[in-house]
Amino acid sequence: MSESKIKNMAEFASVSGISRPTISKYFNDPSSVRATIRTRIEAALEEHDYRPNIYAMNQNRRLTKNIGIVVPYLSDPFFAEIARNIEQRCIAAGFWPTLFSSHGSRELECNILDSLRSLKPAGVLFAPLGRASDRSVIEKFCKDVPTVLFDSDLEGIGAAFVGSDNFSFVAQSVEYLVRSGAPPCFFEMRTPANPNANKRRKAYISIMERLGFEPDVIKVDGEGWAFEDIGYRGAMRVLSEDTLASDTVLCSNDRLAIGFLAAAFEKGIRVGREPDSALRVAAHDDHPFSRFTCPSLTTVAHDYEAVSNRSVETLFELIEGGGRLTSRTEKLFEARLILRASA
Amino acid sequence: MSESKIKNMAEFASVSGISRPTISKYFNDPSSVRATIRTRIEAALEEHDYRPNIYAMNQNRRLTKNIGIVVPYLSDPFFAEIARNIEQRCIAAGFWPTLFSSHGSRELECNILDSLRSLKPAGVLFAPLGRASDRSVIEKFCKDVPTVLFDSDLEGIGAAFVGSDNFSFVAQSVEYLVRSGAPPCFFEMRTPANPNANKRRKAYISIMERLGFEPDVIKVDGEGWAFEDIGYRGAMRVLSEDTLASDTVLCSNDRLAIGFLAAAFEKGIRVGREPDSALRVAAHDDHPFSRFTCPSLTTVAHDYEAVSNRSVETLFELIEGGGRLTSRTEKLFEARLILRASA
DNA sequence: AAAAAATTTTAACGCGCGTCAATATTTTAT
DNA sequence: ATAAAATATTGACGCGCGTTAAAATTTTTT
Repeated sequence: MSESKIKNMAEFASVSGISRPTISKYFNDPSSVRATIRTRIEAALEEHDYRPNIYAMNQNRRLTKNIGIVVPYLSDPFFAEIARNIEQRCIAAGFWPTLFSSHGSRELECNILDSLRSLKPAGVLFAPLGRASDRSVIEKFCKDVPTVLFDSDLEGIGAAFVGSDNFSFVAQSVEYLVRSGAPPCFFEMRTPANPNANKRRKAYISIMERLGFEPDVIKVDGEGWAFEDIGYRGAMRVLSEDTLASDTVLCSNDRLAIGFLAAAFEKGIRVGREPDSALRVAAHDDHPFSRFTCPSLTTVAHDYEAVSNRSVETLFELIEGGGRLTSRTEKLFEARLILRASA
Repeated sequence: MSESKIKNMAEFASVSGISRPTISKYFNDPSSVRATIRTRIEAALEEHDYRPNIYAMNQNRRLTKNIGIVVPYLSDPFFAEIARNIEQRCIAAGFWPTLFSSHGSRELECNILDSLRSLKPAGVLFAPLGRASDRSVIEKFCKDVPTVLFDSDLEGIGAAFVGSDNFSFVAQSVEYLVRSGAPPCFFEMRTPANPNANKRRKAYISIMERLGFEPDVIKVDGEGWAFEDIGYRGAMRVLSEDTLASDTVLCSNDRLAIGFLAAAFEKGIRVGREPDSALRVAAHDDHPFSRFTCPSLTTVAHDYEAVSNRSVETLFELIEGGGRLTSRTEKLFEARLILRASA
């Protein structure tokens, strides 16, 4: 590699013997120049280690190659995993993804959208906070920036939604619990942050009724995103007061169940599907840690791959369509039951 | 707010009645203009909703207001938490942080540094992969970009290092275990990804010797960042073969311990500090989930706050010092014993 | 081999803002 | 009130690249 540092495109054009507009064209889309030219450019690139100034590049372009990824809570490994997946697909497609976390805060979520605007992204993949989101701010944002919502839906907002079918989660868990033992009660937060929680509760009630059982929803107090702690405290209370009407507990999500299991353990209550167990516990999400709970958690898994894959594909279609799709689509993926030891 | 969209600084200057260079100065540092001017600008800003084009801003500036944050593995909530902390401090100081995760991959880590270069960041906060890192690439990067390493040190690289004192972790755990029961064996990965693991092993050995006990290091197989699984498998083997020489196990980190505890539970081995327990288990890091293991995990906590705080402060000093500090500093924070139920 | 089509080159402008020098104005000190 | 210091304005250039129109070249078709 040559030692002389090349400081701009004109200089690189002259050392490579190709005109600047063609070089510019190449960097926008390498396949848009003739093969012979392309190989010459790439040879020169090997030699001279030049890279365009991204700020100058993006200044005039109406649309950048940036993609914003926004998740509500990155300290939750579930979102970290899905973000990783999405990120890599974007990179593979030649985009420049940037990851943001709202950290559970409405204000931060708004700030992020604000920053995102200045980034002039080609598109945004956005998992909103849910109940805490500022609908009007997000609605406005989605009008200006091509946005695909994922994980949790805000009805009517964004060009498309991709997520998991909450009904399918609950159908599988409830049906399994019923046929392998007894109908479950449903353990959840009183005021869940996420709209999926509401859909799961409704699904629980309707499935129980369809099967001819009385739904039994247990709501525990707690705000924010410290779900394990909320589950733990709620379970400690319920288990201390011995108010559980059922020996089968279906938690709205795995993180609550992690707390629930910790409480049960502390109380010396055996959880599992063996005959000598006092309680069965199941949940939804297949959180990365739910393999390592004690006992390991029976749960229902998202199709991570499918959700992230489809989200990204939908965004790409949206981008290629100039920011518009014919109509707002909602794609829900089926969930998959994961049998482990807890139920 | 006025409806007319302002499209550049000149236009905003004219509607606000202030000259463009002064507006420019304001955006670079609001405190650099006179108070009267500042309030007039801010009033106009309320009215007209103008924001400078960040690409044009950064194009000519030698140094941007960007700060890169690089962590080795974002799906580990430990890093997610510390990243969140650092991120917010940077924002508070008027910088624009961007978060990257190497996802445990050497190649990705190199790519990130590459991307970071084009961002022309004012500084970078970098937690390297460790053993898997490409030292020469990182060394080169740190020569060009003001960088503070945190969490895991690469000796001699970067302007400074901020982390936790591994010796202090192990001193506290070993001394506690000894005085409350028996000297522990040390449970770790055979080829740990992270240099902290090596320091912890060495600390364990030296502390045990100082106390007059025979060190006993148990190395389990496994590569990568799936520590819980590695701990689980390793523990299953050790517990099945019944080769533990000690009834007290000190895991190198909490994530291994999470796997270890899952294995012990599955084996029906009681863990805890009660007399009827067969095993005591402790570890290091105070991982966000270690409160919810069964039993809850006795561990030694990082001073999160101090580490992230000092990392950021050091980077700011570095930036203000024009990218150079008088000498490479290494700051290690003491750890804090957290007594829970497992030991 | 000539004509038609596709691509590249040349030349030049614009983008939005940083920055600078000279000048004008405001603030602070005397 | 006046002088000195600090700050703002005017006017202008440059940054690196996107983009365009017209001319030149290469490739493909016939």
